[in-house]
Amino acid sequence: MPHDRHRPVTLQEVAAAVGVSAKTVSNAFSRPDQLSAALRERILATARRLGYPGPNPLAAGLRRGRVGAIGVAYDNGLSYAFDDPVAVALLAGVASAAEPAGSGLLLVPGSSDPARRLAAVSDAVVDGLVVSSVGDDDPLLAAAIVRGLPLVVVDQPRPDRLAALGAPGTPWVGVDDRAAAAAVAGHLLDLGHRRLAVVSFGMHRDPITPGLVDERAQAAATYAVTRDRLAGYRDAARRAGLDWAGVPVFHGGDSTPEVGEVGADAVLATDPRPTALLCLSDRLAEGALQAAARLGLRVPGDLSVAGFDDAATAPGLGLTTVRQPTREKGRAAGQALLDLLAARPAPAPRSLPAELVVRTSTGPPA
Amino acid sequence: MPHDRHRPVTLQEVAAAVGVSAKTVSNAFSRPDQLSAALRERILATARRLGYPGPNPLAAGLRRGRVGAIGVAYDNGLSYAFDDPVAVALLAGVASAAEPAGSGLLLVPGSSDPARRLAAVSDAVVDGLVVSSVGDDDPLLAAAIVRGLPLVVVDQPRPDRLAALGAPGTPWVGVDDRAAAAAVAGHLLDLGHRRLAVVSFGMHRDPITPGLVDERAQAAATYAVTRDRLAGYRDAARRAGLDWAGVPVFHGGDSTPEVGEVGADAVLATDPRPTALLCLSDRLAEGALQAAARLGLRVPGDLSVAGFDDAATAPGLGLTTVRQPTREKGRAAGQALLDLLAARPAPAPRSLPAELVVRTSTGPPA
DNA sequence: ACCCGCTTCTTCATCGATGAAGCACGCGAG
DNA sequence: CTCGCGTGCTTCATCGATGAAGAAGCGGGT
Repeated sequence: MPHDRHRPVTLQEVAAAVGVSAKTVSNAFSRPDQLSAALRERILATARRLGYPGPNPLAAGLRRGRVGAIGVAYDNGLSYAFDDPVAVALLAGVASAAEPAGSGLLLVPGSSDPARRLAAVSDAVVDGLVVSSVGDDDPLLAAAIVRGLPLVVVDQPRPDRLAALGAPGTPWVGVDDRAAAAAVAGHLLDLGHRRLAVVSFGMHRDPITPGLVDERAQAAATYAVTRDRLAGYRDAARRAGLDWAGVPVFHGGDSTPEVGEVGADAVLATDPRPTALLCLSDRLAEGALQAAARLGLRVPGDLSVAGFDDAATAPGLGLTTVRQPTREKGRAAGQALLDLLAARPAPAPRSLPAELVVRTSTGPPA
Repeated sequence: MPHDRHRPVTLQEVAAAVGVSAKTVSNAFSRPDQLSAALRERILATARRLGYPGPNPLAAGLRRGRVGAIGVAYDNGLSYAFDDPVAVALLAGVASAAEPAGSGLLLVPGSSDPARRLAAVSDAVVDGLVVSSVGDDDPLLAAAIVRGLPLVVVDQPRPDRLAALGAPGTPWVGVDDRAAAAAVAGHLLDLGHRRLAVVSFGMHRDPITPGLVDERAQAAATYAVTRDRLAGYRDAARRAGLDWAGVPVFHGGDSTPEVGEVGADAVLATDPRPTALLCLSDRLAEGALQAAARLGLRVPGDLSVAGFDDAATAPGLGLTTVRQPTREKGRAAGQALLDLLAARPAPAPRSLPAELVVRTSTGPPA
């Protein structure tokens, strides 16, 4: 009797050892009500003795068509996601929906190699997917759509774009970025600022050379979030009678303090110097505050700085910003996916409320 | 030709449509070098036309014996994990190892129902497991062990306990909690403190009534981390000639600021009032600082407070603490697991370095 | 003319379980 | 005595792919 040292014991082998059918062993583990308590005990004892690890979840999943996990794919991959508190909050929200349902959360790995990035989505062993914040033309989303699994999209692309991609009716959760952005910009304009500047994160997935971008480029952003926030700022500016073309808009790569600092430097070097900075995220704003400090500009005396998100760090920085219910967004997305999986009616795309939070980083211009 | 609206197209069907064998279609997707480019194109085109979602990763995983994901099971479940910055840092570390390897990260859901909590481990569709910080007798670990998958343990149980559980040689990553705890305590004693008190998180998985605990109870903790940190404090106290029995040790449930605040209140109510608080985590210390502020005690003038972990919040709080390389711990654990999966030599259990970080929350007693 | 080796595709068995349906038995009701 | 039904277990087919081994065609070396 050759003994493979490492091949795990199978259900069949337990069945043979006990002298019952495989199905009965299966039932002993998965449907205790289907056999007598005595036999079940005998089976479990034998299973223990043989070192049977329990029904292989992979095989069971194949047969059942369910694996008890939902996937989350994030534009920038895991390393970045864990560095950004807002991304973490979103994950926390999804988890808070998945956990009570007994569902695992599979974080889909990213990659700098486009093919591997897509393969990770194609190969994810999950019952459904949450795709968070990808560009309008990102093949990642296409890869998620072809899988034909229940799908929920967070933030971007927008519902109209999802329909165009052949996935109409896909549940979507986000906020009205344009209106929210207009609200912060309006706040600064109301304070009397007339020389605004913007520090933005990426407009496209592909790496770019950071720098100032004109209105045409702004409107061409494939990141709908970027596009809409910029549009919101512009709406407010126009409403206040400002010439948007005169507002310097810097755009860099990721949403990090480093990019924010570089961006602030860039726009503060324009003449006349802006009196207020609109940053597309709190992390960018954090960098902008550092730049201001380094340049010896007092905030808000010499320079007002506003962010976006209301990240956990914002209160500590005294940052004026827009609160998005990030965690709730994740929860809603996770719940929507679970609803789809349970064949419950899928919720319609919905924007969660965002609200202006005024703190100490903004004030009237000097 | 009946048309199941929702059953996905299978590889067999694509094969039939093209007029080739199933294996060839499989190769078209997974091993492009195994067939002519022309045929491959034809197959992919047909697949697209039929709406074939690509090889079912579940079925492929079953056949290959690999699913491309590693699992992480955490003592307290996901919701708690995402609330604790230290737990998030650990996850970030694991992710930073998994991602470059193209491996997904499955977060195993927790549950208040013990059976479901274990089932989540048994049913996790993964190639290997990281079990983080569970009690010495936690059946969760037993469930992980019986699965027979490559396994790595973080923090606790300790390697000797793992051997006793029938899993000797299991890679383990953690820090020398006892020595590290002795270092912080020694720091306070060196400053001249003679009236110490301790605020601890749980000693067992089961919920307890918070309160002061004696030395016997301390040594009986099934959380090795708790046990060893307390032992480390005691080592230092004894070395300084202090009677450990006279040191009030509060222990509550989770590692949260709320518990820390309650704990600080409790030990500060003892007479004579302690001049220094040793907290088993920075989150507990955060609560202790709040309690101190509420009681009108100046830190460190009236009360010194020390934490453990060096969480991201610690610098901002000016908290004296012990730095554990949490992220690196996660990375090492993830890497060890990937090594096991690749049949590379598994690293021996190792303690990563921890070091005392003195900030402004500690000073000489009044 | 023959053998070799490469490319390209096929055949066969198998990964490890579970749903659906079926059979045998015992028991209570009519 | 017989029918009906619930309990307890089995049989059969199937979930959707891939590894190993093999066969056909083809060009090149001798």
